[in-house]
Amino acid sequence: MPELPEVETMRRGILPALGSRIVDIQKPRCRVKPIEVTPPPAEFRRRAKGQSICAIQRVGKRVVLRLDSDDTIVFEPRMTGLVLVADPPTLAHLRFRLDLEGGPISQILFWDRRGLGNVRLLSPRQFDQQLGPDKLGPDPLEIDADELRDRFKTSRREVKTALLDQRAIAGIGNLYASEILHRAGIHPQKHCNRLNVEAWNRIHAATLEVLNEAIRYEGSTLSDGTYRNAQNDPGGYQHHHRVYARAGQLCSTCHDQTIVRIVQSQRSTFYCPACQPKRRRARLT
DNA sequence: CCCCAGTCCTGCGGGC
DNA sequence: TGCCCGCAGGACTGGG
Repeated sequence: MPELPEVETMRRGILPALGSRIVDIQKPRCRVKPIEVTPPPAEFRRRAKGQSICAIQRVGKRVVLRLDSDDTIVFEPRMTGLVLVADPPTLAHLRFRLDLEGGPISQILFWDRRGLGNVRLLSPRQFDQQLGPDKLGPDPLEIDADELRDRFKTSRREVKTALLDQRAIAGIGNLYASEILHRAGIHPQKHCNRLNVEAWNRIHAATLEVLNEAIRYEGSTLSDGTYRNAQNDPGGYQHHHRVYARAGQLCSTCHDQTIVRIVQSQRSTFYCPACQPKRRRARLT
């Protein structure tokens, strides 16, 4: 499930396409239901053809290609989407192709097993409407602890659920929310408005540590094997998860308690009851 | 503002 | 061996 580290890895994998020119786009027919591509291929092709890629960015969990025309091409992988320069895992789920010339990469592919993702070509105005600050919060790697706290401190929501709100901050998903709170030593069911400055400082530091470490390992490829980098190679951060999908296993940090799985907002949360106590531990002596 | 349930979609694994 | 069902959780929507 691509979150910030996986999408950032995809972005880095297609950086060699910077400066290349788009010569064509294709929406291959495949046996599964087609994904959303907007606008339809004819208009998409007309507006993209001949354009050079002048920037390759990430906005939350999306990869964004900026074109000379000021239009953008946005890849949104959602659950199972991949942005590839190598051969895709299966041909049946290849959803979109950009043909390039003038650089080392001849094509960028969008592959998506479940097909919940999408590819869009957006005008500057559409970009602001769909990916602007009204829709997406800042990047968690770009803000300081004070801004992080300001964005959540009055919320009565449980902190793990709140971290998934892309309007508050954009890029954290279900996996990294659990990992971040474990690293910060914060119980996932604590309410945001009950956390003090020191707690937010710890969440901020843990966010930087976990996300940057995950980027260094090129993201997490879970047991279903779906996530791949642009070269179709798996990531390595799954070997460093401390809580995610480890229910029943001994906590690798405290070696005292086993990891617990609970459900919040219909999503799995994993935490360690010893490292992430619900109440502040009573002062001893 | 907040929260929940339902929706999209496919492949996989458990149970019978 | 085959079939059904639940599950995974990104983003979005409608209703309370």
